[in-house]
Amino acid sequence: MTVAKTDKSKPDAGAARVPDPEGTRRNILEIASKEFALNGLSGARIDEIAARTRFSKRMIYYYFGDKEGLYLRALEDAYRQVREGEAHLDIEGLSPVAALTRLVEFTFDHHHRHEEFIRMVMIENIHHGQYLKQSEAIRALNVTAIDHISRIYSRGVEDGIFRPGLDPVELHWQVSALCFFNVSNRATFSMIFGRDFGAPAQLERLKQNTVEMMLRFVARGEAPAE
Amino acid sequence: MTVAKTDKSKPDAGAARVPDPEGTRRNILEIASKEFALNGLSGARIDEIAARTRFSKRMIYYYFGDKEGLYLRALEDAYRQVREGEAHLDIEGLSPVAALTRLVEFTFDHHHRHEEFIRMVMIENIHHGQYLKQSEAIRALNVTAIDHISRIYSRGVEDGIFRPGLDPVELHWQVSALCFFNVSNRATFSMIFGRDFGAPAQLERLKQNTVEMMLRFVARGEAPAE
DNA sequence: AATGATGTACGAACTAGATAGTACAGTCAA
DNA sequence: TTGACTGTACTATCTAGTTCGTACATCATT
Repeated sequence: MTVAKTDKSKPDAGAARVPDPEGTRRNILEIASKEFALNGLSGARIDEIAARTRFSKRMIYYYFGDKEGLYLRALEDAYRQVREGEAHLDIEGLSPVAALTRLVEFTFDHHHRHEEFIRMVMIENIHHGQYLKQSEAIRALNVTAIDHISRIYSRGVEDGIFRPGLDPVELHWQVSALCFFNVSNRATFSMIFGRDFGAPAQLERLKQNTVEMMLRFVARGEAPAE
Repeated sequence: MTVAKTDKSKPDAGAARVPDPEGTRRNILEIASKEFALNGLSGARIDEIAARTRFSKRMIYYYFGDKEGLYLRALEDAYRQVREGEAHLDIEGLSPVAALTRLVEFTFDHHHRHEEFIRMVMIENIHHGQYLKQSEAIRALNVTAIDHISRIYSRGVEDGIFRPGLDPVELHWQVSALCFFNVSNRATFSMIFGRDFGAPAQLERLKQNTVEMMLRFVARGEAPAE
């Protein structure tokens, strides 16, 4: 009694006649990414993903092998998208302080705009990074991630404005922590403190705090002591 | 034909004869907490939990209703344990700087020691905090979480050592972010940068960085500008 | 003390439905 | 005709939750 079937006498409302493997893959991957980001690896349902695509479940297995293969591709895609976005950051010609400020603000906003990516990373960490470990592609993508902050910091030290002896990877770690947490733990944090940490004014404060934390951390001079 | 019955002539290898509801609950909850922390809500298997307890699956449903009920209790238990641990922090009599230092170091170590808790919070955030929302118990537990940092900061401002105008909840947010991220994202971060962020020496550096970030952030004076 | 009734604590086996994955029969362009 | 691509209709298995039942303690009644 299959009522709502796609009518095969028609060319399926448009361009289904021309084989378009790449488009098929992309469509599946897009839907799958949302499902995985929302429900996790074990929580996502292949049938649900298939239902939301323009294709049948069969296609998922044809192109991605199995559920874990699909997840891995979704994870890779998330990293790739975000890393590509980061390429648009332009800090050449800025002073070290201005550059670091822009880098932190950008990272904060970028993470905020890419909640799906944050959730994928959370999920992957729940799995102890076991899928990331399989992905040569992701590691290759990320080696350049600290280039920006590394260069900014070096220039700041040369200019005598930043203190020497700090580790760019650790600086990146700190920026990441503050920007990531803002998205990843907003739900529980907001509930516990009865305050919406996603409100624009609050976000702006958190962002400025983050900038200031980093600027103060790299600044010359000693931390306060007794 | 029930072969493997508990032999009623013997006291079942110990103390199974005395009914012990509280012990049963505790045993189930302990195992369940580990399973949920390891695999998430949808990833955890009731059968697996049951197999690891000294009891049958029937008991889980007898005491906890359903899978979500069990998860909720595990979540509450995680928060309770961690909050109880925090009560042991003694900072009375210390100067604001020393007190803040100790608070941050303690928080860093405490999070590090309670990975299971961190994972439960990650998982709960994946679920948008929808179970935490149901738990009056957890919210009641957490209202006192910022008392320490709030008092330290006030004293520091009074002493003229910390700058005024900061929000204790935001300070707590920053400490949490840095300490939480260290545990939650260690897997992916370590892989991407090919460096073990769980190594003792590295942890020590991250901890000192975190202390220094907080001390510099609350210190008097301006952040560096152009 | 013996008997029976009741409630708590627990287990074995089962069920209904969900879910990942597949067999097979195509379609369509070159 | 070939081979890449796609849909339909499955299946095997897994999984949350249930049914039915037992063992034992307590308490009231005789």
